[in-house]
Amino acid sequence: MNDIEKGLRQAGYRLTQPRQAVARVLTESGDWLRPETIHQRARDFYPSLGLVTVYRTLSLLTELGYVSRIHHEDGCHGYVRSRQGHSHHLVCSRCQQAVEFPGVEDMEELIGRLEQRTGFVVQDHVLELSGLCPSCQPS
Amino acid sequence: MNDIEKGLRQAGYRLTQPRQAVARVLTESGDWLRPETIHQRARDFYPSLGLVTVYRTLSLLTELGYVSRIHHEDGCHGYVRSRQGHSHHLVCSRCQQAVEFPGVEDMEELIGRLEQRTGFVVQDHVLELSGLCPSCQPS
DNA sequence: GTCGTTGCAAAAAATTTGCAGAAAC
DNA sequence: GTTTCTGCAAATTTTTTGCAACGAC
Repeated sequence: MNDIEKGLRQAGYRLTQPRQAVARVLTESGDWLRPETIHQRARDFYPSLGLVTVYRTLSLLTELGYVSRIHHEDGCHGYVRSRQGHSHHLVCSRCQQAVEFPGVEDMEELIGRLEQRTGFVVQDHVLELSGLCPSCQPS
Repeated sequence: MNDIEKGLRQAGYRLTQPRQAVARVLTESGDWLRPETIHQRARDFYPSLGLVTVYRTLSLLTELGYVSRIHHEDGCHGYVRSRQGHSHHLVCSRCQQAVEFPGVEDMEELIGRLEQRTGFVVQDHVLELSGLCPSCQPS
């Protein structure tokens, strides 16, 4: 039983085949994926899977912290397996490969300064880099 | 003639009333706005404005760098006037107020380290903080 | 057996496209 | 007068909802 499956049980959710199929696709892919793609791939493991269930499972897994949404400058409809709770991603703009990385060391300091200056209380942040992965670079 | 209007002319685009109406709404608001809201407000300045034109104008202004897309953890369909070219935003999760701020000082260093470690060439990034603005805090 | 979960069909949102008429320049 | 731009209607695409049947426990 993998991380996601354990997590679902612990949180009191049922460990169903559709959920396992979606979790498996996300776990096995190093790329960020759109709901539609996840649906297509997960049908290899559970052919009668409906797209609606993919959406429901994605929002559940996102809520539980096993999956992150990917926010590209153009297009924010991707999901990727994330393993470090709150984390950030470096994604390839050509091939969808996604690499996870921990926070910027000085983020805390930046947040403190901003809170002081603006009076906001900062609760969350999104940091995402994009570029070209080694295999997609011109040469 | 404001910044956006000048910029449109310089880039060779026509300065039409629909575009001026959209630009004005964005310039006058400190909040991030959804296309639909922009449409409603801009009709005060140009009543026959169509929603389609709002979408077209937003993508034009985004391309020219006068507007940024807002990427919330839940919902990334907002736009806000941005004045510093590539910039970042701190947004209130309750009232939509948005404050612009410059990059993290150590972003360059972080990017350098990541490039070295992963072999990626980083081209772009999205950084967005969210929290509660002074008026939306419980007290 | 119970109750959470699923798939379907259908609805609702969000965004894009084709095109004739309007308006910048 | 030309050429770009606009609004409309319609098409697409993306996501959500209602509900009876199903399956995990």
